[in-house]
Amino acid sequence: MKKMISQATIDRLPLYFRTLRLFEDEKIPIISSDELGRRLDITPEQIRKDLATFGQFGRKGIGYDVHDLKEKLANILGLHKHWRLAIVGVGHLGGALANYVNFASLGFSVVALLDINKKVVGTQVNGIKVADVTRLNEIVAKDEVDIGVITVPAQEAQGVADLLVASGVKGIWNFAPTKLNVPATIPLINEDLSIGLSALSYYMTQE
Amino acid sequence: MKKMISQATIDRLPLYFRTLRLFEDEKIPIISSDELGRRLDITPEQIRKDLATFGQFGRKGIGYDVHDLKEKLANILGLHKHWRLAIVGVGHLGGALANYVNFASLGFSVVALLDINKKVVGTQVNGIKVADVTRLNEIVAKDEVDIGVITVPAQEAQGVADLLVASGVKGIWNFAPTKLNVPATIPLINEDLSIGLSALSYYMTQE
DNA sequence: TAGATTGTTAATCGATTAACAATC
DNA sequence: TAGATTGTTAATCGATTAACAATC
Repeated sequence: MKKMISQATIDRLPLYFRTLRLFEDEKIPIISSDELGRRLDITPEQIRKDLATFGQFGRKGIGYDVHDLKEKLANILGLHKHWRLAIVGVGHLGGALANYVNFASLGFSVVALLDINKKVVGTQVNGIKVADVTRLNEIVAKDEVDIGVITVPAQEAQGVADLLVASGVKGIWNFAPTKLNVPATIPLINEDLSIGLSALSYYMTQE
Repeated sequence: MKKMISQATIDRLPLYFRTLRLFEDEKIPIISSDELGRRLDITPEQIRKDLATFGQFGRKGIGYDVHDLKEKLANILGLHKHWRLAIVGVGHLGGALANYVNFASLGFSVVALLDINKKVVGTQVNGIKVADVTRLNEIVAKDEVDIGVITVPAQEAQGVADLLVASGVKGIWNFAPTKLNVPATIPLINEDLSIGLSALSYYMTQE
């Protein structure tokens, strides 16, 4: 990471990207920050500021070329690379992610599934055979896994994270509701569903 | 919503709550903001500030009573209520959420499943029969549904959101990767998995 | 040209961090 | 008492919003 760019900005880029895709589908060649902002409920100033972090992508008095900006954002986000995922923990959530189609359109594909449960190991999910978690190292190397997805219970998550780091994955996507310690060199994104649900409960409780 | 409390604070409360539960399991009666912070990688000042938003829960020179603070947080977050969920869209993700055990321990239970697909309607998932989405109103009333969970494709999400609002749910938990418009009186939490995954891709791309 | 819209600088707002008095 | 730790005020930092010159 060279420049320090805010998490908030990074999290908005995928929204811009997604919306530009839709504009492209609608054969709209040019959009302004104003139109884009209206679609996403984000101020045009915010959008211009976010984009300005990475360069000058628009034309004054005109707006942004939809296709061009979309491609630029894809490059910034690394969505042109073909990321390979291994899911550790093939329970309901892990299984659902193995089948999740939205990832493919962003350049991600699930190439390996691992579990500790002997009853699950050997079964097929979405055409992929579930391997024993002890084979993680071997599989990460052989299948050129980039990203480890953690969908095991909280108590086992740190152990799995350690295994993933040792195996050489480049990033970790964690669904276990627990704080993980991984080296600062390995990007880690936490997808803690209980936070959102608790927040919802909070807002429903206040009146 | 009376006082305006930052989203960041609200999102940290579930972390405190969860960690206090673990401390309670470990039979630890008292903790300091320092210990809690070390466990979560959050500064003790931040924790004290967050808690101070809601009252005075600690004892100077001593720390916080684990059980007491846990209960106070549960009350603030509304986790003592028994929230009833209806999941609209019983695909892989919806099905996984229907089976997700972590919710139960937070006071949430899935009471209804709905889908538009005739092949899915009538099947059982985790002991719940999938109903046709046209019966939404009836089911929300009969089963006293509080929260509508949206796990349908993006293009259908706004329509489902409108149906849910009309049916009288008190909150919406949206997994569809799209911006939803709902009345400001209905809390809406977006759980957009593609944002986290794209952010991970971004960080893995920067070196 | 007049109108539209970007990119960027300056102003504001809000959240985090630091400091410390109160007190157990 | 001395040491520990909270609750709260003040200082800092960072993100958003406003303003506007540049320019298509």
